[in-house]
Amino acid sequence: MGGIWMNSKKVLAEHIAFELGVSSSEVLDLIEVPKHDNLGDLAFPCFTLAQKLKQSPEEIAKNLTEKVQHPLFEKVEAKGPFFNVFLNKKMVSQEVLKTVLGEGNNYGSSQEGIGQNVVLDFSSPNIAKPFSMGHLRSTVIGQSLANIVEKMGYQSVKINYLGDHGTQFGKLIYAYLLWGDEEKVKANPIKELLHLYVRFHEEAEDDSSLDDEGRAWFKKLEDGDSEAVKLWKWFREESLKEFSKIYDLLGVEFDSYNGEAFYNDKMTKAIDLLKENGLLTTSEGAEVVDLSDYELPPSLIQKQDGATLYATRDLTAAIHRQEAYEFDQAIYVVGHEQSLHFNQLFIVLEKMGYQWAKHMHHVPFGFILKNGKKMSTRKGEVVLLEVVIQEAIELAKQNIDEKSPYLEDKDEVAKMVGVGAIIFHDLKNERLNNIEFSLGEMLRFEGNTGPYIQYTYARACSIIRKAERAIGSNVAGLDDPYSWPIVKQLESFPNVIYISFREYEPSVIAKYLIDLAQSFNKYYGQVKILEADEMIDYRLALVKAVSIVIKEGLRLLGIQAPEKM
RNA sequence: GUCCCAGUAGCUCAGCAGGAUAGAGCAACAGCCUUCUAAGCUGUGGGUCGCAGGUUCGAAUCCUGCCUGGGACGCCA
Repeated sequence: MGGIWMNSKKVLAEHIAFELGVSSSEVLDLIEVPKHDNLGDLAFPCFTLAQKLKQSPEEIAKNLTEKVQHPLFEKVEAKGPFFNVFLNKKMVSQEVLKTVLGEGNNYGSSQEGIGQNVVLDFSSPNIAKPFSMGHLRSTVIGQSLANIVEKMGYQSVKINYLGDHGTQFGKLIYAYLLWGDEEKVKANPIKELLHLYVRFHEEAEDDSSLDDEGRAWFKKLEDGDSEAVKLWKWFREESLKEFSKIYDLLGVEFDSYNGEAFYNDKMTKAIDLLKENGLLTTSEGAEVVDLSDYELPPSLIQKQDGATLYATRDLTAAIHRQEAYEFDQAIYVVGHEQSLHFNQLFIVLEKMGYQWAKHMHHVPFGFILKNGKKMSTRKGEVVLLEVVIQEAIELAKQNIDEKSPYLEDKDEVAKMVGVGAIIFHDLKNERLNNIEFSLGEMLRFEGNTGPYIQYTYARACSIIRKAERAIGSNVAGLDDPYSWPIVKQLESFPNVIYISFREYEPSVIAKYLIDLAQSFNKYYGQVKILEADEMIDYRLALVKAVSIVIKEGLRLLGIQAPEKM
């Protein structure tokens, strides 16, 4: 990672090191960014070297101000024990703006992952159930991580590991046979199937024979009973149709829809491998992999009755994916309640001798709560995502009608803004935080929201349109106090992307965009950008650079940026 | 009982491989649209950073204990 900033840091470190007679790498590690803008751009705290040099930190800082000089440094000053440096705004901003405008959309891209594959397992809704808010989280986080990973040069493989297998399908099939109506299901598949599912659980509370029948139908399904399979296929197909509506709205596409059922006939191979490695032991009638040497509970592979479990399935899937994609990294975007499961899974794979298991990561996220508690599908306490999205789009439309009645493509823009609000709301906070479900919060368009960022972008685009001149051919530096924070933020974009990649944390980018938009809106409010003076080209270069970075940042989050709104 | 995660402004959250005056947004109040999109900007009020110890020149940030909330802990996924 180069850039003028790093360069300035190095120059500063070398100067300080020379004056103090210590190594420059030692100094470089200590240089930091001051907490407040009025304290400068780079700071060197003198505490640590005080003992070594037998001088007080204050003295060291003061001495440095007399000695350190360089064209890159506009001003240096001692503030107590800190040696603070103000960078040459013109030089730095010119360099940064040239870089951003020169690289365009590629600004912040990296070659780090070139030639390597990353498999991302995300979204993974359950067939015949509504697309829940929890699945929304997995979907938008996964999609964003895929974008980020690609920005880092990797090839992404997006897998939707559909929940299309399990006892619940036996129950659902039986419920359908008892009370189902083909026409109703065709007209409104998810809603109707959920209705059957909820009814089944209600009635099963009084009549336990229903559970037995459900299990029996699941067994039939596994054994390939034609009626069971036919119904299962139908449910799956109708569900996928419904899901694809949501994926279209969110702009998400997958490379594979291989769900749990896909691995049904592949599990014996995995079990045989476990046996060959001598990893399976019998415990209370079940086959398990003992993990006590890792201080973890055993991983259950086969039930007493010989049936397989999700660990078996995930194991099989991991091996299959490694064979199919030869991934260099695998990411599972799954709720944090499954942390133990993934810990176990990765360790079992390692015990099987797979070195690649070290490059598998569970990326957990918090719940979406209702009244402080997890929402339950069984009780029918679901908020339908599609309804929420439609509502957001509708609200965006109202805003447009009110604020820009002459806008072309109103519906298209309303969609971008409504969907943007929903996605941004989900991505702006740390993944692991639980979120209390609040429609009001999701539909907010002011303050720290997606539409606020989009609005900032639209403002920038509007200025660029009105300028009616080529931008980028004439770029010198800016040195006013309002553009400076923007320049510094633009400079940090590549590093922000890198951190979000390292932490698998899209919120890092979301927060960055809020900060950038805030600085830009302050600038916009204070500086007349289109004033026809000798600096206009430089200001326009700044506006253009901001628009490039906001658009690209939003793209990494999976959000579109309208040029007018 | 064991393990994991969280506790910062009235609310939602930043800040946490230690650093200088703990920051945004929402809500409240007061301003700013004959000039680049007011989905914006400016200002005011609002804090024992869960509690108690410890490490350090320095702790919201690291360590220990406790309290509170959430989650996981073998035949669900």
